Amino acid sequence: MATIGAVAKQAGVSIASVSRVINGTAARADTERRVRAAIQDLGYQPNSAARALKVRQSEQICLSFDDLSNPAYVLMTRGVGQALSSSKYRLILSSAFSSVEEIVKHLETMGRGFADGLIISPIYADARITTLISQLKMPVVLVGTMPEGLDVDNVYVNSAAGVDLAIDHLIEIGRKRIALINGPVTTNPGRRRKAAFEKALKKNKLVFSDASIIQADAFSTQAGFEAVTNIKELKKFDAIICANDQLAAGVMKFCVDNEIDIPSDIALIGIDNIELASLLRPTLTSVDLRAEERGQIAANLMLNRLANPDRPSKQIEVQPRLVIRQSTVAS
Amino acid sequence: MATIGAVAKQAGVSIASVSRVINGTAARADTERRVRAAIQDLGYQPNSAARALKVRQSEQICLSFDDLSNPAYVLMTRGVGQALSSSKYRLILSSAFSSVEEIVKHLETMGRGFADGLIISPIYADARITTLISQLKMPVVLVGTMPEGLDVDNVYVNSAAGVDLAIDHLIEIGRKRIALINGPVTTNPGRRRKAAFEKALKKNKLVFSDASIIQADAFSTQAGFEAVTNIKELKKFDAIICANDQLAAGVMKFCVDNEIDIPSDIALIGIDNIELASLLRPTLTSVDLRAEERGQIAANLMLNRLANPDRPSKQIEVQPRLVIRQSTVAS
DNA sequence: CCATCAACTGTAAACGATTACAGTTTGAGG
DNA sequence: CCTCAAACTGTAATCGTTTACAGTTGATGG
Repeated sequence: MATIGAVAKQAGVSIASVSRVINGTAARADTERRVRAAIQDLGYQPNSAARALKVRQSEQICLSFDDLSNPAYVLMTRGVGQALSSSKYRLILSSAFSSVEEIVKHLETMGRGFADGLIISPIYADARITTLISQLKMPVVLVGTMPEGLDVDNVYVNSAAGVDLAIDHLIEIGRKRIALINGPVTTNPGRRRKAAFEKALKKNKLVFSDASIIQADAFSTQAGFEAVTNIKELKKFDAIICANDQLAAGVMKFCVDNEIDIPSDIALIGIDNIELASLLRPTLTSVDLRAEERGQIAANLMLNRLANPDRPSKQIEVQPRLVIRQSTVAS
Repeated sequence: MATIGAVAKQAGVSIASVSRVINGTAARADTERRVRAAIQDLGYQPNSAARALKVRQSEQICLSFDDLSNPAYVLMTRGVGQALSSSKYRLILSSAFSSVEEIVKHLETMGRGFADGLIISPIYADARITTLISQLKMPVVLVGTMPEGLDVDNVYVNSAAGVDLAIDHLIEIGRKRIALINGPVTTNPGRRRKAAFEKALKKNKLVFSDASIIQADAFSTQAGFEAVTNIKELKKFDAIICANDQLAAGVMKFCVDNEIDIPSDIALIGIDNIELASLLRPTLTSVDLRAEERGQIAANLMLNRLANPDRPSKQIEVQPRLVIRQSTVAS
């Protein structure tokens, strides 16, 4: 591989001049021409490692989350990727973690300087993760609810408002016996949704019992299907909110299999509004949590912070949106 | 940030000794203990850029493809991520390209040495891309059909066999008037599927006319829906194969809207077997192209090549699998 | 034609690691 | 207690850039 030295020799100038041409510092027209010609000739490309070492920047941003099989995170990744594609930064993906251990392991590794910033969306609520994040010497953008005691750039969706939207809609169509099929409460979204659900029921003076919340053990279709094995239990409710669309898809499958009609027997609402929602039969009413937009905002917060390291941290709230479809209002 | 020098000083040894402890070369027990203590003390982490510069390895692998919104590629990414997670390599994602220009731009950038290898799945058939890949000085694993004149590690699915599986199945259930809803023929999968479809029809002595292939302008649900606007045209067929599951979902939506029954009026088969296939109503028969597995294989080919740079290139063929569901055989 | 100053260029010192090579220590065996 | 080899350690060069600083060039105006 050609080095800057080879280019300098070929162009008959010093290394410094080549560097200056590349980085756009002033140079005489003649010098510039010769350097550019030499670069062309040799197919020279500056070595990123050498540059990174010298300027203390990797031009890489790391995106870290739990589960790439969750379409909501894919949307987020797209948003981030898009916002980054017009910048000089490359995107490092750190995903498919199966455990808190692995996240911790990965966070510990961030000190090596291979990334200039970290965008992270921690779904597990674990003190170690919070601590590690707070000790990081680099810009961090957190996507999701900010844990206690952290002060970093943050974009989050007002998920309580999302649950409110869903419940208001259900009340409007005359439903009163509402259940939540929740994901694991070891996760942040799980906790948040549970809390928001309880609060919303109380606010609207609807019955709430322990039975109103059914715990699934993952945020997957399979988990949704398995969460509602008991038909009799299920029929006590006239509406179900699911913690995400995939859970809802599982529930819907169960209902179809058992001839429970949606929406006349039970109205069903999902959360995330991934593409799947519009493809199910009946189509699924869903609370859009704007994952792609959050990804974009997160990336832009990061770019902005990188350009402006000393500004105070920003928290941006994104508003959810209810998309009404056939699973609550038959067409 | 602490450097290796600071550690050396704190431990009272030379820089070289610290380096050796870190990299597992022999050291006296006493030295090792002191160095480790100093590392702990200072929270030292080796700087990746410096290391990369010296050893000429970035410990990063770049995964490049077109469209992260396509679940099949997400599956592939998972496969790659999983295979890489137990290695020392980080994953760089280069996706969401909107155009050949951008891919070219990105490939040209690979000479900077920020990645030790490139796993690429080019869906656009473009000579510039092939040329650039062949000029790359680094290991490349190509996922998908290998273009003429390239000799790199390769994993591909026998997609003709996939189309055969689909057509054999349709013949078995008595269908004879079969159409293909294809994605853009500017893409490799588009071309391949078209060719395989024509060949399979001929082999089975089924009628084939220009009308048998309907071109959608993308591989999306929307495109599928829009590709089949003409009901009368559609009813000429008793079976449809779609170039991927999302197209099939769009077609299914159109059929439901227009009261065309699946499978009795028209049998429908998708390709990819993404999760969506099992969630549609009716559930979708689909040819599983093993995207996740291909991703894993690609990553392992890469790791193997990195460990063993001089071995001859390998081509691995993955066999598709037909998953029969309600869209061809009512339950 | 010279002085002056702006504009450009080159020299050389970093950045933080790895590693060849030579020098030192250690311990076993006589 | 000495010898010798094996095992360890330190010195210093190197990877490919960027950039401060000093030196050079060229243009301009008097």
